Amino acid sequence: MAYWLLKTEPESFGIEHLAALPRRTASWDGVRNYQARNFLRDDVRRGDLAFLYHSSCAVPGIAGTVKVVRAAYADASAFDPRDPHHDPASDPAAPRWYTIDVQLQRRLPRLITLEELRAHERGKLRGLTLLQRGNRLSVMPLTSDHWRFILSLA
DNA sequence: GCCAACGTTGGC
DNA sequence: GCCAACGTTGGC
Repeated sequence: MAYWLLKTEPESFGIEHLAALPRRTASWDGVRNYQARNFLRDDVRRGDLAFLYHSSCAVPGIAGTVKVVRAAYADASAFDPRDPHHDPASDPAAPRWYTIDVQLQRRLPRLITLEELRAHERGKLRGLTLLQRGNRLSVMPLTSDHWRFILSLA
């Protein structure tokens, strides 16, 4: 099993939104970055676990964990001209973008803030992609050691 | 294939 | 709102 971190902006779609959905499950669509797409399409497996990270907000941090309940399939939002993530270059016969389904597994008892993660940047969380300079990836892998350590902070 | 210009991300 | 960092685009 692999571990991931998924970024989302809580003002548009955060853990509260996910928790309110039927079966607490959502399609993780709208990813429009090739490196993130490659992770989704090629490496994320059903059964993998991921942190749900809140970005672009007052206090960025990890809010909970989700389980991958469906592996990659074509991201239909790219085909919809009215969708903000519409991409006319994505052909339904050869989709450019992919999505996965995730189910909320656990809301952490408190937000593990970016500031707190940074406190371990040179220690237990050395090498964590999220903390690397200029990192903008919205889907990134993390090691099982990092996964367990971050959970131990909660 | 180079690289300047531009758009986006995301912490602060 | 600012701005550093990064990815993408497109002229050449």
